[in-house]
Amino acid sequence: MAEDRLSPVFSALADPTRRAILARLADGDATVGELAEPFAISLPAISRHLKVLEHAGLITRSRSAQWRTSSLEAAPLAEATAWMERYRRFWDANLDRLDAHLRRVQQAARAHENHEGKPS
Amino acid sequence: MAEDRLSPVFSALADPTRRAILARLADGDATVGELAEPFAISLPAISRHLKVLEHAGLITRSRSAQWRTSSLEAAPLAEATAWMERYRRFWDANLDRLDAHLRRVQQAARAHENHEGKPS
DNA sequence: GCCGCACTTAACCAACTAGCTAATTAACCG
DNA sequence: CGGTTAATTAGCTAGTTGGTTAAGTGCGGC
Repeated sequence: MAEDRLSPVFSALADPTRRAILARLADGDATVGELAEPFAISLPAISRHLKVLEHAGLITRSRSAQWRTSSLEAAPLAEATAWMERYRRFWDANLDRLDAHLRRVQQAARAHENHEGKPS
Repeated sequence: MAEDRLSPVFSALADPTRRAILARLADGDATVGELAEPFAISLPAISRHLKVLEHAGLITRSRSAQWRTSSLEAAPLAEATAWMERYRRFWDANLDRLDAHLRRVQQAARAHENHEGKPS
């Protein structure tokens, strides 16, 4: 699982501070100081959150004089949603009954091919 | 951030084993043993992955005799995608130029209201 | 009633994470 | 050059994660 690009993305999104940073960057690029301002945590902490986001491919960074500006990079989010899309049918109300039906059929098929007395 | 329902979901999805378990459950309910079978890790390890998924609301569990069956629960995935949807415009090719334009405008506005010599 | 199966809990370990303060790098400004 | 500003790196701590093996629980079958 070394070439797994999805895990760092979900892992990055698991932190509320990092999600807030992404939300802020959706309004435009920002420096580390600007990004840190709304939070009650130290600058080094923000700096490392940014490193996590960069490693996940969710931001790119550039320097100009003594300022490092971060830019939102949404491509990994597209991959992440693509993965989740496979489950959309499980929460789409219109397909709920069809879905439940299909799952029951598939389970019956599995239970049939290896009938070991396992529960339905 | 105690009442944050999104973080446990993203955190659960950050592990490839857990994503594989969800993928398996999309084909129908399964017992712990069935879920463990494709992996080279111990049963207790699977058991704890399931606990993480359950805590995130991504599965529900029921017992029947000595078997515990897990069922996929996709509602939290709907919440997670809803959060990501806010960024769809950033990767949708058709909107890329409009988007870049809007961000530039917003940045210009910010730079104007507090002109401290910060970079564009 | 106790044997075995399916699974969980307990106890432990190594690696990682998120936070801190202090020190360092890098660039501009006077 | 020396000081200030912006940010990173270093070194620490505490808590979490993901794995292990060994022991415990709960149920059905002989």
